[in-house]
Amino acid sequence: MANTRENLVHTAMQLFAEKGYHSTSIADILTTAGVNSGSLYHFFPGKQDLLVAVLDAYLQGIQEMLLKPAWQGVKDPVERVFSLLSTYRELLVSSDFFYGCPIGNLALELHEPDPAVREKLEANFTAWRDAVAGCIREAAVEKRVSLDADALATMVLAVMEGGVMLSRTYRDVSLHDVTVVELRNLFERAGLQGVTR
Amino acid sequence: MANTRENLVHTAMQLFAEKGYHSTSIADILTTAGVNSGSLYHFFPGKQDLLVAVLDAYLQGIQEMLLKPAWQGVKDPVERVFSLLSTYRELLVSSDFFYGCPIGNLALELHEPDPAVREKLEANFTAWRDAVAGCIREAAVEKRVSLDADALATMVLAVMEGGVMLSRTYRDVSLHDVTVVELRNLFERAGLQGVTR
DNA sequence: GTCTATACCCTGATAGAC
DNA sequence: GTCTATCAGGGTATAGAC
Repeated sequence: MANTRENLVHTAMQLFAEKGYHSTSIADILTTAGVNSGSLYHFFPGKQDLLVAVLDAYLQGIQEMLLKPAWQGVKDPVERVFSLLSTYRELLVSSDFFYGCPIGNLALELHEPDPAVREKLEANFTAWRDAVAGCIREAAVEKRVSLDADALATMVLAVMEGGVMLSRTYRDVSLHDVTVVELRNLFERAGLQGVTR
Repeated sequence: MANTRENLVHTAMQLFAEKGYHSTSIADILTTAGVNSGSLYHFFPGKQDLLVAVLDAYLQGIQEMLLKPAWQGVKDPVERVFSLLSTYRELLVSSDFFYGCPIGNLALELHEPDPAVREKLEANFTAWRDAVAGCIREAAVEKRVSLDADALATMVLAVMEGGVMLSRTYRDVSLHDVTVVELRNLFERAGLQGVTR
């Protein structure tokens, strides 16, 4: 592997998403990445520092890894929001409810995260909310309505996280779908989409 | 302690809520409960069976431990829903964002729960949704509106879980509050409460 | 049902040659 | 930067007397 550090971060990102932070051992990461213990501890003081690097990779990659694919071919700002939600739906279904939101998983697994970790979790949520708020603001201008875009974007994230949690637990995508329908109702009430949609 | 089994379940309930499942060791539980290893393994084959018993205790106690206190002195069915949400708000604030929803925490910490565990998580969510759906149905009759009470109750749970996740991560109750305001908007749109509230 | 002692494994992390 | 070997501690679970 050309870049050992990137290899470790990428491998840990995958394993943390699959099994969670505590259930992923250093040995797991080392064997999966094909890297030796000494190399990992050359780059990272400890496991938690690797976690911070993983959360930073999510943050740096939100545009290319998440938003760009989700918004491919979608121009309407409101539909971009719902296209983002569809990405999580697709992830749930195609993985047979194995994958959910990796950030949300970590946010609830780590009950008292170190400040560095908590700040990276927060930064990821903020980047997501800001992206959605941007869509909402754009739509509000188009539709000539006045609203609190940040508040609605926070609601979108909360609904996504809650809906994914429920669908994963029930192993049934309909719970996610129900929350999206209710969210559409909320967008309609805000004047962001037509009643006939 | 009169009842060792109950003592263990109660202690584990507390510790799982505080630290999560993986971060709570058997030794933690034993010393906190003041019980010896042999006693625990007399009642439970292993740690996971204790978890199932904990989830069952939540399920059995939802009326007395959660709903009854939350609905104390609240008659209006719509306000009962929001009073339930206030309970979680109070928990967040009074614990300085240490406690959230114990069921939601476990649902996301355990990525591939054993069927017995997953079913108990699901049962807890279902009991919660059913309680809220009951309120919504009652309100719908009063207000003479037609709606899908189960769908709206699912939305309420998703919003609560997502809102609690965000407020805990940001250590800021305003994110939870924002989602509750948006939920009120949704209830208003459904004809369940007046526009002036 | 409860007690003590302990087996046995896996954990994160380190040492030091290369 | 990478390698092998290994440590010290904590993890779940068990054994067997009482």
